[in-house]
This record gives sequence, C-alpha cells and structure tokens, in this order.
Amino acid sequence: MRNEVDPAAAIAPQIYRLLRQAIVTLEYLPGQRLSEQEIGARFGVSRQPVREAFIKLSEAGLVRILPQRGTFVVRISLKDVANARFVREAVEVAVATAACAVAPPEALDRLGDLIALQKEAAASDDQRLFLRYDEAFHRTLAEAVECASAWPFIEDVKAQMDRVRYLSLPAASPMSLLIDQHAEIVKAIAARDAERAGDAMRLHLREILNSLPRLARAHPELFEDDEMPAHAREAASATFGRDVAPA
Amino acid sequence: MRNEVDPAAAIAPQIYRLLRQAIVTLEYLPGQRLSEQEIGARFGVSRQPVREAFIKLSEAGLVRILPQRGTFVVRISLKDVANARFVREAVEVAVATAACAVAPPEALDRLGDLIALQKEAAASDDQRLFLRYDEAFHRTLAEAVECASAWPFIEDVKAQMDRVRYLSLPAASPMSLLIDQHAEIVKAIAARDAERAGDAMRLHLREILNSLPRLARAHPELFEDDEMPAHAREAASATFGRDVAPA
DNA sequence: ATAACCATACTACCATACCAGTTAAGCGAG
DNA sequence: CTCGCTTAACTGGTATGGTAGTATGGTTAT
Repeated sequence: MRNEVDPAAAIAPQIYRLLRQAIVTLEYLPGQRLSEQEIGARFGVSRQPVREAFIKLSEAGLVRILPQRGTFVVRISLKDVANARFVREAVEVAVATAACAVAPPEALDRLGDLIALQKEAAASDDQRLFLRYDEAFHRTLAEAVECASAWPFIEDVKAQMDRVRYLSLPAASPMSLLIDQHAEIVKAIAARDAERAGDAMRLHLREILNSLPRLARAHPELFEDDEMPAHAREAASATFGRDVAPA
Repeated sequence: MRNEVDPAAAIAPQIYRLLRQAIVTLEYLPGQRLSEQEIGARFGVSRQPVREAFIKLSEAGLVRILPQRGTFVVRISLKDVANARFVREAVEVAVATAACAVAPPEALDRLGDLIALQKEAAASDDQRLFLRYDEAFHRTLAEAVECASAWPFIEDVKAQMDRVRYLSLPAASPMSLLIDQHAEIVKAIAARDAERAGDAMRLHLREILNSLPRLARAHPELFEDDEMPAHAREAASATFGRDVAPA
C-alpha cells in the first residue's frame, strides 16, 4: 500500500485498486475504520476521489458505508463468499463449456503459457505471483470465448473470494493441485469435450469450499457470524462429502 | 423522468435510477450527450451526485465517459448484449437448478402469485407493469435459493438486455409465451427436476436472441456496428435453428 | 454512584470552486 | 477562398467548503 498514485492518470480508480488490494490481503482487517480524510492525506489527494473509491468498494461488498458515521471494512461473510462463489462457478463453467465450441487454438496456447508461468512461480514459491497468473488464466479463458466485456463482472464477484484466498495462503490448497486443475481444464477444452471441461472448472472453483469452514473456525474474529446458504452446502457435499457443516 | 428527487434520501442513487430508466426506455437515445451540469440543473441538485450516477451508468455499460469531452449514451452493442445474456443465462440457470434442491414451498407460492399478477397485467395489456412483475419473478427466484446478495449483480448485467426489451415492446414475444415459460420453470422446480428447470430457464432467457437480429436490422441507427460473439450464435442456433447470422 | 445532558469532534454527503484538457469557432495570413 | 493559429467556451476530474447527523466524553443534577 506504500505505492504512490500517479497524478497524471485518474486518481479514483487507483485509490480503489490500492484499497481493494489492502483489504483483500488483510492488511486492512475487518472492522477497521477507513476515513476519507486519512486515506486522502496518506496519498496526497483530496477526499473526493477517495469517496468514489469507497463507493466502489461498498458495491463489491468489501466495506460498509454508514452515512454520517463512517466506512468500515466488513467481516468475511460465509453467505457472501458462498454466493459469490456460486455466481462465479455458474459463469466460468459456462465459459469453459462454451470454450470447447468456439475457443481458437491460439487461446489454448496462451493458457498453456500461463500454466507454465504458474509452475515457475510455484517452483520459486512466490505465492503472490502465483495468484497473479491464476487470475490471468481465468481472464484469458473468458477472452477466449469473446467474453472480455463480461470479465469486469467476474472481477467484482471475485473480491469476496480473494480475501479468503489470501487468508489461506500459508497453508492453502497446494499450488501444484491448482496447476493440475488448470491443466485438466485446458486439456478438456483442447479435446472439445464440453462436459468434461465444465466439470473440471466446477471442481476447480469448489476447492475453496474445502478450506472455508476450517478457516472460519480458525479465525472467528475475521468472520461474520452467519452460515453458508443451502446451495453452498449442497455444492460442497456433492464435491467433498463432508466438513462443511458448522459443527 | 419527470419524477422529482427526494432531498431527504441519498441523491446519487436516485439520479442513477432515473437516468438508467430513461436510457433503458430509449427516452435518451444512443449518441445523446448527457451533461452533468444540465442533469443537475433539471433535478435541482449539484454536479457531484450526478457524476456518481454517471460512473455507475458507465460501469453498467450504458454510457461512455470521455474525460474532458463528454458523457454519451452508448449505442446498443450486439456483442455486449450477447455477453450480458450469456452471463445472465449462466447464473439464472444455476439458480433454477439449485432451486430444485433447496427452494422452500413458500417461495414457489410467491412465484405462483407473481405469475398470476403477470397474467392480470397481460390481460389489461399493461406492458410496463408486465415487465415489473417479470423482474420481480426473477429476483424472487434468486432469493429462494438464498442468493439475494447475488441479485444486484444480475441487475447490473440485465441493463444491456433491458434496453433491447423495451425496444421490442410494441411487437415483442407475446406476453402469454413468457408467462407460459415462467410457469414451466416453476412447475419443473416444484417437481424437483433440476435438469428440466435449467432447460426451461435457458429456453426462456434465449428468447431475446430470437428478436435481436431483426431489431438490429430494423433500427440500425441505435446499434453499434459489431457482431455477436461466437458463443451467442451457437446458443441461438441450438435453440432456434436460424435467423441469427447478420445476413 | 448513577443517570441525564450537553459540548465537541468527528462522519458522509452535497454544493461550490478551480483546474487541465478538448473542441470548435473566429480571425488573420497566405 | 483556404489553411493554420489563437482563443473562448465547454467538458470531466479534483479540491475545498458547508451542513446535518452521529458517537463520545465530561459535567452536572439527582
């Protein structure tokens, strides 16, 4: 978060990116108050672009704006994470399925390149870099089916999941597993097997359900006191069989 | 658009709703310039909340903000409409599928009530009211699977489609057809038949593909000069067999 | 000791002022 | 008449000021 803003470019989006990154990486913890005044002073900008960043953050569900009271980083809500995951699974499974019909071979090459880069990042144990390539992989796949204009929506939804992702970084699902899942997705698309590609993507995106209950128990102070909706328990038990009920 | 704003409530969201409505109903046509100054004067508010409304409209893809030049209503883009439809189909088919597993009977009752209201609106030929109940139907279904927090997401995506919807109002898909499709969705969910529910929703949401090429030819001045992405042509031909190619 | 009150110091929101960049019209030179 | 420059009138982006509402801490009355 020490990055300076570029006064030549539009400031508000830069502040948004910086704050989002800080929240998602848990540099700003749930409950923390964000002051327009203070953030503006820290980056040497006025309150107005900071305010616009706050509004976007609140739409992404990362902060809660209470008029005349303050703006606060929200706790991680199992319900919100599960719903975000639900939406993301729906969209990206559809993307993977569609890719089998319409993705050009060059796109598959690019996806292969990104997997190779992820392997490098995993080899040097650079988790941040790994996550960057992970995001690039999913975005590239969306572009492959000419859904680039749909990516910003996925990106918004992803915010809820990303924070959990960073929370699980120390002992996450091993990077090698995620790489294998990416590879399986690409292989299925290359084989033009729509059902297999969809299933592979579904399995990949349900991975987070495996660690979520454990993380919620390990860090209760970071989590909202709510439960996952029924559709998430369904999805988890269908994939992993257990370890999803609160108990 | 003649509605006044309520100065007691937050102004920016009100302006957003009013402008969105005006654009979607084609009261503001593509290419029209929107001036912060002028809109603010018309509603008796300052430029600031208007500006925030513009930002949201641009994120929904309804206007394009060109810094230091102006803000303009964008033409309808076949690509954007098709992508929005793709995303919406993915999410709502997943919702319909999940509803079979988790929707409580009371939710099905509410959906039945909304279908009855739609029939009334159709009987009195009130198209605006019909569209309102249509939206309520889809939102209620999302709530039935505890995906209420996912609805704002669908609502954003829907903006692109709604404008086409209003454009097609005079001679749209007959309301009775859409009501039958809603009824079929509810029946499938009541029967807990996930595959049938998903297919019914898919068919329902692909209806727009049936009229889109015709509308684009009939109103070329309203449309961006682009083509639907491959996935949309796939979806259309899979459902309707033809009349989707530009020719 | 406790409870009610009030002054103070915040907050977000809206309004206003200022700035830099774009556009286009008007004027002057060729 | 045509081309090129200047300039004035816009634009959106940012900074700053004003306002109403909320939390808080200290003081006073009970």
